[in-house]
Amino acid sequence: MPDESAKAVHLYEAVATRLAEQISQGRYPPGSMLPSETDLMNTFSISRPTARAAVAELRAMGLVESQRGRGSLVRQPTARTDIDQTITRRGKKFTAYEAQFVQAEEPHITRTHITAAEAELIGHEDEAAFAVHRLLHDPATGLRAQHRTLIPFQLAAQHDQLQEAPAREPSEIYSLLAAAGHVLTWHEYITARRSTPDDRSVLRIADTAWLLDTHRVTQSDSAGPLLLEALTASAETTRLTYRVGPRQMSSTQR
Amino acid sequence: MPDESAKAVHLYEAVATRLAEQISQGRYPPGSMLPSETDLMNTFSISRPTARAAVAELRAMGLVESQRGRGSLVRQPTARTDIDQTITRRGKKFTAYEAQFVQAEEPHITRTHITAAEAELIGHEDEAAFAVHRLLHDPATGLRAQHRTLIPFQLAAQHDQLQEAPAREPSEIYSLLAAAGHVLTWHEYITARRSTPDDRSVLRIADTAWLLDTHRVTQSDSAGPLLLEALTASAETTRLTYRVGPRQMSSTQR
DNA sequence: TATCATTTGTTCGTATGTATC
DNA sequence: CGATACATACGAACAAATGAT
Repeated sequence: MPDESAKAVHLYEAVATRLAEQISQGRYPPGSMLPSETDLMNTFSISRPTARAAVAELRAMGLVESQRGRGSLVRQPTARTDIDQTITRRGKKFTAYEAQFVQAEEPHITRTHITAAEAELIGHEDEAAFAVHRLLHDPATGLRAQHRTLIPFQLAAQHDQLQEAPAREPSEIYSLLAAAGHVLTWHEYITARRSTPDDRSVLRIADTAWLLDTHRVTQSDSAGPLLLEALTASAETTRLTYRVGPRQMSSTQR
Repeated sequence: MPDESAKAVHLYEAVATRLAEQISQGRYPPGSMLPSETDLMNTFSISRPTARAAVAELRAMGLVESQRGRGSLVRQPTARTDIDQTITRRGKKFTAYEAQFVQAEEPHITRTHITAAEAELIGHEDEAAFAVHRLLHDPATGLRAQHRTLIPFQLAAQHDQLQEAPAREPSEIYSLLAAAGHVLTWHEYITARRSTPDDRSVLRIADTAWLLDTHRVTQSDSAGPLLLEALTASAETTRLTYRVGPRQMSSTQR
């Protein structure tokens, strides 16, 4: 059995790259089953642990997913879903990304305190706030995303409508704040991180999955940071899109 | 030995979560060594493969990194470096993110054809283009990033300075295009993906690392998409930041 | 419904290779 | 050179989930 392609130093790597090639060449098309570990033992003349290590490598590469009692399934190449993060204003009405999602459940409101990491973003320290949790769902693609709005009590106290019903969509809060005379801009912070077990159960994603985290701070020209939003979605299936123009700065500004 | 904390169904998971707790509680501080696999075998009364599986779990969680012949090192919590993606304009001069980096090497120019994925972003199909590769380095934090500018021949042909010297910084190209009468806006596309071996050698990151990918399309109000940039950096150590305002739309626009 | 073969998951034991100190 | 420690590899057994008989 010529091994011209698999020039790895380790046996399990050689087997893994060989299988990866065969997958990309269409021998094992997406949706089909990889040979069982017993089959791999025979065809490659390797032991069971080595066959397992090779399949584990394919899992880490995101090429297959294994199911106990069934076998290892060759995955479809992941299609990405766009989340349009552009904030649009038409007259006094704002539009944000929630438009493309349906809410899988009613928003869940809790009273919390701002964490140190959140305080670094929003400026305020050790402050009480409303936290509005939303589970967003795109029925067309199956994408799930978690959204959290953090409304400091101090801000809610200045706006009767927020105080009475904090579980409003962000775009509605923007409109409300603009109507109260604030000139709004936003700061966006984008990171990726390993998922936690909590994330995985809520978003229904695999064990090794990574997440894209977006934090959005609503800023008022006159009053500074007002509001914090956090949006979390699977990194493998999401693409964030922005449409931006240049920020104008006068020559006298530093 | 009471196991009140480790309530996992599998032995190696129980050991892994127990060790993870001890790490977070400071018993194994960052920079110190985890007990050897032989030690773990004795203290937890487990076999070698189980000890290995537990340590592998800690690696997957990003808590330790193993070095052959030495042991498993407890990692420092990763500090993130901000990449400010805001595009600023002052008079006729533009500023982009390159400001915070030094170029580790001279830009590398090649002639290529636009791929299908790139064509989807920039609109043009099967077109020849300059590709300018840059390796960016932030000496303060050690962050490395890969930057690629794709300049279609068609665009370069219309601007003598681009034709003669395509390896200009993006902000310089923006200024050049603005001076030629284009009104510029940008579309940003942000994704995360598993790293390839190539990425890992260029960016000097670990095997399991993920990457943040940013694609930026420079748009002219009159001429459509002009330019494509791609920026790639380690997902674990990077935070992208944007400062954005609302996009104004007239009520008559759809 | 119940049983059985198949397949992956977990765990044990053991041996050898290789990098570090 | 030798001791230590992780990496790889083999063999074996049982558990648990799946799907078909």
